[in-house]
Amino acid sequence: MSEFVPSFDDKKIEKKWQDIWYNGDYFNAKDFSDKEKYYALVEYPYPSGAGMHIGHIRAYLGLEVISRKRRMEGKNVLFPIGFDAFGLPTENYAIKNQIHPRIVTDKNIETFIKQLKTAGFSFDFSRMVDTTDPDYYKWTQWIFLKMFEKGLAYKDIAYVNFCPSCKVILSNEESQGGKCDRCDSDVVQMEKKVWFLKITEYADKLLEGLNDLECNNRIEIEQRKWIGKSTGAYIYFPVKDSNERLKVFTTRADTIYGATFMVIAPEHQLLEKFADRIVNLDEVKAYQEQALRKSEFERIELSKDKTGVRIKGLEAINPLTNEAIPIFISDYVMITYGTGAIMAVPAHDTRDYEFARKYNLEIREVIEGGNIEVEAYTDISGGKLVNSPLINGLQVKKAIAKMIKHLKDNNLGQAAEQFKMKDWAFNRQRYWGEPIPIIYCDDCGVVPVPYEDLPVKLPMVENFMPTDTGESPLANIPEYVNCVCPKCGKPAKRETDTMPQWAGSSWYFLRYLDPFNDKELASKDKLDYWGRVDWYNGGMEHVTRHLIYSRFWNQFLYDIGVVPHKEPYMKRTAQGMILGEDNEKMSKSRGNVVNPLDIIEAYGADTLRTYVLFISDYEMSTPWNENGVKGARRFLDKVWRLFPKVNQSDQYTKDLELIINQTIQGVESDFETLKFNTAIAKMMILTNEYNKLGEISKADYELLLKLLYPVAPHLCEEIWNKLGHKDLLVFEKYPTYDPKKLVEDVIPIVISINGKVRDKIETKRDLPKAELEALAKSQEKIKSYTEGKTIIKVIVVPNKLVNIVVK
RNA sequence: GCGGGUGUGGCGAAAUUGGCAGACGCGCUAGACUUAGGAUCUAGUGUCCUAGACGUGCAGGUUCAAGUCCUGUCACCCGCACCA
Repeated sequence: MSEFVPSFDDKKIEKKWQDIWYNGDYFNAKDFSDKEKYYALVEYPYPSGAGMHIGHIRAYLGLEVISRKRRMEGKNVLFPIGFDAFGLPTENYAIKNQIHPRIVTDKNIETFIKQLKTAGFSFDFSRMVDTTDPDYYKWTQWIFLKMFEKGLAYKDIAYVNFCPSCKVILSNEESQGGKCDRCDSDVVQMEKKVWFLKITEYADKLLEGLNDLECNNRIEIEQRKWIGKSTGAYIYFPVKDSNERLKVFTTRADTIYGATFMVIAPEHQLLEKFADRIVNLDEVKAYQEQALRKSEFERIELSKDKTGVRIKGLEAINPLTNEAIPIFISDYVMITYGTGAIMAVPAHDTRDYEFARKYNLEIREVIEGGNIEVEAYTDISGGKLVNSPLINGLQVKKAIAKMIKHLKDNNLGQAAEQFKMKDWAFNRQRYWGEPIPIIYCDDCGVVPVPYEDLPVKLPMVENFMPTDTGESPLANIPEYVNCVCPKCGKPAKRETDTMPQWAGSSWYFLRYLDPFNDKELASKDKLDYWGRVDWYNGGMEHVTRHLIYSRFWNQFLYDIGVVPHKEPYMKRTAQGMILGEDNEKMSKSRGNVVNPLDIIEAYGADTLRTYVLFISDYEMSTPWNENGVKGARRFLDKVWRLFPKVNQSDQYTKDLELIINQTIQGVESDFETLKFNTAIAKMMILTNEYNKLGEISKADYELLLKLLYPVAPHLCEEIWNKLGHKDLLVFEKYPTYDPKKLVEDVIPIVISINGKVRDKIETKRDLPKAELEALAKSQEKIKSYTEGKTIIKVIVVPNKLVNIVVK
């Protein structure tokens, strides 16, 4: 024991155990093992050149702890990792530095793997996937072709968000706020024929599937809102003096008698159809052009002041009253939602109200209870219908139902649903993405690449600069573009667009089950064995797009019989963000970025892990604090220093039995609910208790090591080994507590007077109420408070407190 | 504007069913021990000079008892945003 040093050598210990772990197959999942399977999934990283940041560490540590614990619990754990490696940053870096993205990607992945191992993550590195590997994206293309085959992938004209700087078409999500997600320049609108995936066809299924996904409130609500289902009705308003009917969507069919005008979106086809009847066509056209020039973002931003033009010469007929009502064109109605036309009910809709006030239109009350002189009355809970012959006196909900039935019976409308979610624009004009496996033939049209010809590989070329026209760089490569039509054998051209980054990540969790299969995306047996992901953790920012996209792909694959489960994930959680010490989001420009490798260099990986888990509630965001790191290291050193105190007993020290069992129980429930901060606090308390004693038993010490192992595995393995064990802690049995040993014989009771704590006593547990009350009253301290006063009431909570109310 | 979340010491944060507010850690203060360290150990540390009182964003309420429940309100963060 003379060599014992009071602080452990993190570098030496961590290197030693990482070598042992990663050269063995300790963390490798075993297909078809008899053990119960457990699939823990974390969102795989984009291997950026900057390497791992502190956010990765926190994101992976949650299920890292769970995975290490599950192995000890005897589960066959699959805890895989891979790389979502297609994407713009790599391509841009490659262009800037004149290195091929393939080389950049390989280098970044290599760095990442090294860094992940430096932190001691127990990933199964034998199953890594790389979305840019042709053996992987072959199956991404295969799924696309299946969707094409089923009519779920189609080409259509769309107004797309175009970033003139990145020269790339962006999704709505990537151009939020009218700015390019990546370079922050202004996005412009551009008309283009692009690929779509018909995710809207799965909208209802994706909503239903949420009932089969365990997650917290915010995760569920964000998905629900993103899908954005609303139920209502289509109503057909005849266009006066024509056979045409103007179709509108409304959730408030009950207010139809209050519809005093119609509004159509600037892009609405009605304008073209009736151009010759429009008296003020020039004025309308001018408005239309002005509106089209604005991006969708600008239209929203300028929304405070509503604008519009009345279409003169054109009127609609209210199908219930037969009265003629004016039609307006205005950009507060979106062509992308509903039918691009609305019936305006200013009395009961704030936007219509605003518009009516500005253009001095009639505001007709049809629901009583509000004050329409002042504002629109939109409350649907109270008021009854008025001025509505068919539904007068009814409550809103009943009125809606009755009205929809009436409309349907008279062929004036029908029940309908609308979703905010739009079809998924599925292409990019970039080099570094999965080629879309489609061929254009002059004779045969749009022809899918035959399955046996997959993968359509990205050509290894030197020039992958973007074109000025928004075309993909692949368009510049004749050897790629020119091909023969698989149907007729005549010369044809390839699609040059590539898939968006979300493609590869929409099914990667399936590939982990069978990463080297060249016959199928994964074998049926393995898909059956591993089943659904038991627990999926990732960032809150991916809860809408990625989570929904991947659920969509899985549901599709289920529908075509490829995967055995509708919903891919059983449970989804999301970690909070680690902010800079200044409480701001970490960013290079703010200069508040913490590099996890610096922390590992200075304090060791175990310390980093312990601190990151201890910093706060796992699901909340928290500022970084370097001083806290020292505390974590101090704790681990304390654990290390217990070593010389250990005797050879294989029984828990009698006096420690209670706290040991409490700690096992507490850590168990804390780990399972992601409360790592309190779990570590409990282990600190236990360590402090050990420290108070002159000696502790081997059993006491080993217990602590097993509990702490998922958090600080290197240190625990090292001590475990020093204690003489040949086997690793990896598969050592996880401790369980003895419920009988949790019962305290003597418990503290609080005695309060009028709710204020005045005394504390210790009694045997489960003392009868009357006895406890008498005991409390007999305390000298308490007597001094009750003397000369009247006791009005005594509340006794067994095993907890006695409260005496006096006057 | 709508939806969700969070407000507790000097700091990060704890607190089953309402039942000792501030566990645990950082920082700080004093002392011990030194072969002076990234030390370690001991004691203390919500506020008010003290007794005693006051303390969980703010204002009310319910209760023997409120960080926790109810009503109102403010601030910050995240998401959505003219969604008919």
